[in-house]
Amino acid sequence: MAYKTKQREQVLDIIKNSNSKHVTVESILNIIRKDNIDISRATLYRTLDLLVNSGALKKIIVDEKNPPCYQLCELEDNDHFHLVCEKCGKLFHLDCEKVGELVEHIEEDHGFKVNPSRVVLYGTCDECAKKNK
Amino acid sequence: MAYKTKQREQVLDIIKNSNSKHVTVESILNIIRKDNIDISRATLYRTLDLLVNSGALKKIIVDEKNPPCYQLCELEDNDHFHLVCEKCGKLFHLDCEKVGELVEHIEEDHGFKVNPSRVVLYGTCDECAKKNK
DNA sequence: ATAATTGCAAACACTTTGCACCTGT
DNA sequence: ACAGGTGCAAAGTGTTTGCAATTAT
Repeated sequence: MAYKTKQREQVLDIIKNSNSKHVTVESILNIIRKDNIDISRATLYRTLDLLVNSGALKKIIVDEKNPPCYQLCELEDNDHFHLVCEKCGKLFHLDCEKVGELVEHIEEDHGFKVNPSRVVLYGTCDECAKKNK
Repeated sequence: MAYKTKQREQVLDIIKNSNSKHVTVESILNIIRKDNIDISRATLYRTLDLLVNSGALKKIIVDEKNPPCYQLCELEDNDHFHLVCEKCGKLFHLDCEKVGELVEHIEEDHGFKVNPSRVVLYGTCDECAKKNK
């Protein structure tokens, strides 16, 4: 039901080839224009949504003044959350059985089915915490 | 240099008297209209900025689809977290000690200090889950 | 054949701003 | 008197949407 299109492949390629932590809609559009790729703004937005919902991409909301960034997450087991450092922007994987337990608990006792692949916990990583004192 | 005005007092009052966890620009405007208070949208935005910058208020960015919530800083209500339904976009709040436990565990055992006010768990709410089958 | 995807431009939601008028000090 | 605040309507920003044309299956 989901077709494989030139545009979708190219968007993923662009993100994969960018080693920046701050891939934004604008930065992708810049590459699109520079390389004469044929993808409209609307398609880009739609594709990013798709990738985020499929768990291939993480949408990182830095703060509401700055547009969101997108980061690749190699898709794998679903039972892990991501951590993003608010200071340095780095993305970490949290492999922890407690995540699964919490997800289960919330589903059973609070009637809400958490989708771990979309969850991003923001905070401060070790390194940045050390730096700042 | 900052004048004390009727409008600023009233905005603070409204927020103080609201026991909701999700005070938003819209919810404040509703009260303003209901009580026939004389504050314009522009002033409300300006006042909220002021209160946030002065440290009286905390702006909570749940996600970019939902407008931000405002919380009095003195309340220190760090013990509730947010759930956002991916289907309907609705925002729920979750009072659950297990989330706090996870946050603590992540700090102690994974060396990452989660910012509790930014914990947002995405998934599917009860209502949407029922609808889709 | 037909279901999904695309580009375009228009619509959107939320927020900010310029300016003339008003208010607090 | 004058720095600061207000309301209005207009502009801004980033994103979404309706629709006819196009493309993947």
